[in-house]
Formats: sequence, C-alpha cells, structure tokens
Amino acid sequence: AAVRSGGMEKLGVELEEKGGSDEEDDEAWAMELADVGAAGSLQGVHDQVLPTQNSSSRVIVHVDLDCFYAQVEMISNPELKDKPLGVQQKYLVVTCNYEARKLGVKKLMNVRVAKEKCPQLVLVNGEDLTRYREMSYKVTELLEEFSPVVERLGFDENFVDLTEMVDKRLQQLQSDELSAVTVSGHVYNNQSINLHDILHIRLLVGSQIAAEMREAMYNRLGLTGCAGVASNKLLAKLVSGIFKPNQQTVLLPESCQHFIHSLNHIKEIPGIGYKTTKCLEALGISSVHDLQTFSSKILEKELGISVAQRILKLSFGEDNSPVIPSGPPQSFSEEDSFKKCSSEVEAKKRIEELLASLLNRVCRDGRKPHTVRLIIRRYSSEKHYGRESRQCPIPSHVIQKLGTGNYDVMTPMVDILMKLFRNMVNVKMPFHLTLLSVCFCNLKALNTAKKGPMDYYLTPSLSTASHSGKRSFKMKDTHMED
DNA sequence: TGGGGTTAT
DNA sequence: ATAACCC
Repeated sequence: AAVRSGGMEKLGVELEEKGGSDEEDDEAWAMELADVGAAGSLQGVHDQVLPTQNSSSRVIVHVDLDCFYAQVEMISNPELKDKPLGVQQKYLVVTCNYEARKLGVKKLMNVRVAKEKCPQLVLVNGEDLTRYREMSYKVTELLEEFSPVVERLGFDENFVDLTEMVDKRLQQLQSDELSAVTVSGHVYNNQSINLHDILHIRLLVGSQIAAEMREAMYNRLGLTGCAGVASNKLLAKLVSGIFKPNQQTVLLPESCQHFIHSLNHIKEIPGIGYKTTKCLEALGISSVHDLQTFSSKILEKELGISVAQRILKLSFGEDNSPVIPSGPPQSFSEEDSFKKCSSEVEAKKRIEELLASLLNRVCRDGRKPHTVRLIIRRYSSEKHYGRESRQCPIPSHVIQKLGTGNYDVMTPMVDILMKLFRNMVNVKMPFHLTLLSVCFCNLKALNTAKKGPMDYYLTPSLSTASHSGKRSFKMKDTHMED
C-alpha cells in the first residue's frame, strides 16, 4: 500500500476486503513470485512487489479481426462489400468474408472446390501482403494508444495487458460508483455478475475498454473484430472466439473450468500444435480431462519437461506468460511458392524478385539487417514440412548502402544469395524446388556511431569478434568463400 | 495448403 | 540450422 499512489485510499479498504481470504492471498503471492521469477528479476523487487500486489490477477484482452484480408479488400474496393468474397493465394482461398462463409466457403479451401460450392464467389489475389501488413500495424498502433503493452500474433490478432489501465480507472471511481459498473458485450455462459467481487469488477472494466478499442478500430480504420477479456492470454484468446463476428465476450473466473472443458479436443488449446497433438494422441490423450489427469512424469518423459509442464497448466486454463510488447518486427521475409523450379537461372530470377521487394521494405523500416537467409523447399513425395536454409552476415559495406537509393545493392546481395543457394543445392545435379524465400533478420538500429564506450558493446561482430572469448554470431553463420 | 511471423534447442 | 509454435 505504501507504493500504491494516491487515489487508492478511497477504495483501498474495500479492495482488500473483497479480494478474498488469506489463503487465496497466499496463493496469489506464490503466483506473483513465480511470475516475477520467470521474468528473471526477482531480486530487489521483493520488497516493492509483495506488499502492494494484493492480487496477482491480470486483465488481458485478445483482439481478433474478422476475416482480416477480406475486410482489407472490401475497404479497398467497396463494390465487393455485399458480395461473397474470397482472398486467393495460389490455388487456395486463404480467407473469405461472411457472405462467402454462408455459402459454404471455408478458410484454406481449394479454389476449385470453393467455386463448385459457390459459383458466384468473387476472388481477389492476396499474395502480396503489403496492404494487409500496413493495416495490421495500424491496428497494433491504435491499440498501443490504450496501453503500450501490445503483443501481435500474426497479422490479425493482438493481446493487450489492461491490468494497469483497469487499476487506474478503478482509482478514479468513487466507492458508491462501484455498484454501477456494467459489462460491455457478452458474459461467457451468461454467468451472474457479482459487483462485490473485485475480480468481476476488474474484468467488467476490461470489457468496457475492449469495447472502446473495437469502436476506435471501426471509427478510425473501418475494421470490425472480436475481443475476449479474461485473466490470462490463453483464456482471453479462447473466449474471444465465442461470439463470432464483431462481438466480444468476458470470462469470469467461476466459469473457467466449465469453459476449458467445453473444448472438444486438446488440439484446440493454443500452444498444443500438430506435433504435440500427435504425440498426446499416441498416449491416448484426446480430451482436456485426459490431459488434466494424465501422469505428469510420463508426460515429461515423452515431451520434455518444458513442454509437458506448460501444456499441463494450459489444460487447467492456467497461463502465466506475460503479454510481451512486439515492437518492430524481428525479421522481414518474402516467399514465393510454385510447382517447379529446376534451374539455377530461374532460381536467380525468382530470388531477384523477392529481394527487390525486401529491399523496399527494409529501406522504409530504417533499421539495417545484418543477416540474410535463403530458404528452400524441395519437392518430395511425402515428408511434411521440409525446408532448408542457409544464412550469412551481410558485409558491412553492403549494409551501409542499404536504404540509399543511389548505390546498387542488388548485385552484391544477389551474389551472396546465389552462393547460399549453391551451398544448399548441388546445381550440377537435377533438382526440383517448390519454394524460395529470402529473409532479412538480425535488425539493428542505425549506428549513430558516436564512438564511445557503448559502441564497443553494441557492435560485437565488428569490434570484438576477433578477440572476444565468446563466439559471435558471425562465426556461427555459414562461411562463404569468394 | 500460403505467405507470412515467433521462440527454443 | 532446424523444429516447434502461431496466424
């Protein structure tokens, strides 16, 4: 309470009283410690955290845009608005609007099948992601105006940690206004709200903020979407999908177990992916209850301690992972897939196209990539997911030229990429590729080279690689001979 | 399955 | 460099 700033005294007593029993507080303490420990900075925080965090309960919102690519296309061309619309990449309808869904079109449906189902389907090509990416970041930036802690998940989903915002709003309220707090949107399972329960109050305020976010998205960007409000990311994400287009749902703690058991299969839990699902099924685990009651020791043996412990907690609806601000992207990449590429000349042309787009993007970003990677997929009868890659540092003289339109950066970059290509593909032997991708990563802010003590530490590959005791990333990359 | 992304090992 | 996860 000593650290909590002014305004709290009005509600402080009530908050403590309604927060739960001493036992619950002890649990909350333990969880808080676990969370702080996981963040790696327990020491020194102890004295400030313990007395003030009377509740470890967070308020998280998950915002999920409705059929995002289709929405962007309908904004670009309003003629499409009342027609069944699909967004096509190669021979797939990757997403479609709700008009199309009513007529039986599904996400990732084959174009031929979709046309059979729905002959009136209008298709637009969505292989160039530029406009989607730009709109995606506008959404993230809008959400960041509410709270800076926004984590992106793909182009169309964002998590926001509303805990602080909710606390601030509660501090503004008079205690007699507490009983006037209302929910915005749906309450999962139609659960009764208890206005004497501080956890309920906090989640309701979260639902109000979520509604404001969706309003702002619609008014300023013309986009609709769903939102889910809950006490952690897992629950917020799952609950956002309960009422589907353009609606929102809040999950109250008492409905958590009902909610998690309403999932029909463990594969519906985000974090349990293709491989883990296969492994769990082999162990006879298919329902959430199966997983909850399965031997943790055997699970740890089969999946490794890290995955086992995490998914076991997920099966109980527990998820202490923080919302991590995404900030600017860690990498830029462009891919192209095709039926067949079997000559070096053709590969070079495709690589040049990918590179040209990437150089534009990197230039607009402003930061400089220090690593380039080439990724291929070889044709093969079976073998689900076989991609190979080679990467290398970008020579500093090339980095310098990035973003300066004057100098030709294409030629040296293509040379590097073709070396990586020949390192992976024996061009003297027949080959058959179905995908090429170029990725720029290891992005660094421009070196405002005011050489000082910091410079030494900030650019280890340039200034210390040769005499440092540690391996620098430079030494880990493929060594390219000239 | 597309054209992207992330983190962990 | 790969493998898992997410959309």
